[in-house]
Amino acid sequence: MKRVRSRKGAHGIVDVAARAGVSPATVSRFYNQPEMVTATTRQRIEQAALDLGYIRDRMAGSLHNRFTGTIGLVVPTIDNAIFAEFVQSFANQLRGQERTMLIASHGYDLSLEVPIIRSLLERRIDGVAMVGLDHDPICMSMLRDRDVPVVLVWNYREDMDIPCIGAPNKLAAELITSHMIDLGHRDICFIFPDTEFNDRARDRKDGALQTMRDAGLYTAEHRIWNCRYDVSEAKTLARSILVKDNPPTAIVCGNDIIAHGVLYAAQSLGLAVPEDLSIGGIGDFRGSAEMEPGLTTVRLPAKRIGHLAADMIVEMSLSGMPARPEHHMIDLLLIKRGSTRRLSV
Amino acid sequence: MKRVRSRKGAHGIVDVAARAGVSPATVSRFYNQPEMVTATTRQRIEQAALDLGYIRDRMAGSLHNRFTGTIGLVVPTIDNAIFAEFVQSFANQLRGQERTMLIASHGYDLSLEVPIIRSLLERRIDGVAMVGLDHDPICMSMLRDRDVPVVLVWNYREDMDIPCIGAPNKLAAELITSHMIDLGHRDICFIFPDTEFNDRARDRKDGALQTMRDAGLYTAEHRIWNCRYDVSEAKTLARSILVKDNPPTAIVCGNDIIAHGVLYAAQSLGLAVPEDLSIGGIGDFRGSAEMEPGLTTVRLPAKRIGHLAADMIVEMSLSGMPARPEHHMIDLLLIKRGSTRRLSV
DNA sequence: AATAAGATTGCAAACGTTTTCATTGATCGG
DNA sequence: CCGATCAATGAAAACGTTTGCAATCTTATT
Repeated sequence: MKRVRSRKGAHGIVDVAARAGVSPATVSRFYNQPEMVTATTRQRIEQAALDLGYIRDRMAGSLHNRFTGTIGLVVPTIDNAIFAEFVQSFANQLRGQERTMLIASHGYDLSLEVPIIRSLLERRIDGVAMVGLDHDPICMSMLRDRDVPVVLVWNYREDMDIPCIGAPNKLAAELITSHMIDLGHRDICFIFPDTEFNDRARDRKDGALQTMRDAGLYTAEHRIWNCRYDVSEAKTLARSILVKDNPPTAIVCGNDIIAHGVLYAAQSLGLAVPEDLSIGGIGDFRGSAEMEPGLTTVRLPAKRIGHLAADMIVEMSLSGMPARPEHHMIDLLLIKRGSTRRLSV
Repeated sequence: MKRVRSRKGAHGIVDVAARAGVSPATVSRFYNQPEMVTATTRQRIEQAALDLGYIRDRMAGSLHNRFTGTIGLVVPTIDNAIFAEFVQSFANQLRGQERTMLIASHGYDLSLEVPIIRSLLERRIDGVAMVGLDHDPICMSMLRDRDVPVVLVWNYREDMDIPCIGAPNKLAAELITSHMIDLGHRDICFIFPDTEFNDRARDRKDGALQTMRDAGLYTAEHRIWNCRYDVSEAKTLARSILVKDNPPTAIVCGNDIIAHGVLYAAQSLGLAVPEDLSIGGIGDFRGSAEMEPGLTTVRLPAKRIGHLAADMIVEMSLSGMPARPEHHMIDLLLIKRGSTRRLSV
């Protein structure tokens, strides 16, 4: 295979050094420890770099010092409101620290995580943030072997041996479920994403059903449904639930996307929300506040998670993986809006 | 600054070579041109790599052959439904070709494009896809100087000197606008994003207003509004428009996000859609089909754009920037749903 | 069986930085 | 004014891979 791409006008550090009349070492220092070089030489180098349109090769540099300035991010999906805010704030925060983000998604197919992590590792990431607590042990050992810092986001568990930043998803489900119970609802339907490869959904589902049991309420099998992160699928499913005899008086959804679908389903059937049906979500995504009626949901501060995660992973890339992981528990907030109301007797 | 990260158990190509009893060169070929090495050595190398948990360093390799296997993607925002499907399909398609995606967003602040491109260039991307046709000339010349292939996505213009893949946004606005006119609407309101740094929005706005003029219709100043990509802002704005005397009978929105906000605004005011107000969007985002009523909009096949763009940029990274750019015009489709209807006289 | 042609492999020189160590030049106290 | 100290710079050896070229080993041909 012939090499096609030429380097054309691309100059290297030695060209800059020559033009500035200094050694390459000094130019390197100019970029990495500017305070080590005199103001006057600094100026000369700056000018030379400008003249030549020099752009440093961080990858060549990483060869020596092991830092690429690139952070990996593994999310289940980017095609969906769920992680959008998080990804954006993570990326913004990284940009402020001269880092960029190598992002990959697996669409909830955890078997893809191994090749994904491998591919990130091949690119010599300085660290990686991953959504969720459960991951293939092979991934984790590949990362550990190479001393690549990891932070887990979105979910929270006290006793993790890896730093995690997120909210206890179980609690999120408890909040919305007990809100429904407080409003007098007894016949509550639950629609959650598949829990097999999704610890967030699992924790939420557990939390919801646990809350029901704790309140002495029985949840029938036919009141528990699976549904992907998809408005359309949720709408279809909810319609099928709502047209049956004895529909539930409330539906608790594993996330706002599903809740949106449920709301549309109710509207399409001519049901009034919240008069005929209360709907609760989890997440407080874009749009949940603005819909009519507004969606009652549990806010999971995605921006804050992204922000904190970026800071922490950068910090760890510099100082190494801490012996004792430092977690961040993010507060959850029940947001009451128009989609829920006291059950009229 | 002390070096903190160790390499620990990370082996290199020479370790693998030693263990397999071959030269490093052969191991390198094993990865890059497997057909050049005998089946038996291939096997030995594979085993050795496995035993050692070897992960190649693509960045070190790129130093020599100029390929990092990393493609840049610059989008205005990822925090929003607009580009979500596109980004996802772009990433998926890249993964299928052993590439990963370095993504960056500027939040419609085009002055950020220069540092962004610079930062991507520092990481030695093999190519870059950028949303929109208009870009800072400095960006473009940095890319050209380094022979980094570029494709422009989302918008389409015949006479670009850089390959572009997208749909003529002017046409998109024409489609939805003339649909409204066909339905008998005369008093149409337009809500578009700010057009200063956004060629897509500009083309759409131009197309919409042009269509009005072509139909011999006058569009008053107070029927044209600016609005960010934000459901909340759109809802607030639409409410203020709709509570005035003589509200328009139809609203054409620059994108579906705004249209969602408008629909919610109408619902919150007790207006019936489409009886009292017709609403049209552009984009056919997630959820537009499911809302009640479904949103009449123009489908812009985001997935297809992402798919094609990924293929094209990989292709160009191998064969170089073509002398004569090859464009892809993506077909637009007017999707009629419940949010529009014939104006009742 | 000898030789040519072709297929595999190895050697060693890049690739563009960073960093250690040594050197130079400057500053300062006595 | 001298040596000591310190700050700024330079020389050169890495970093982990790829690849042109040469050497070796097969296989096919006569």
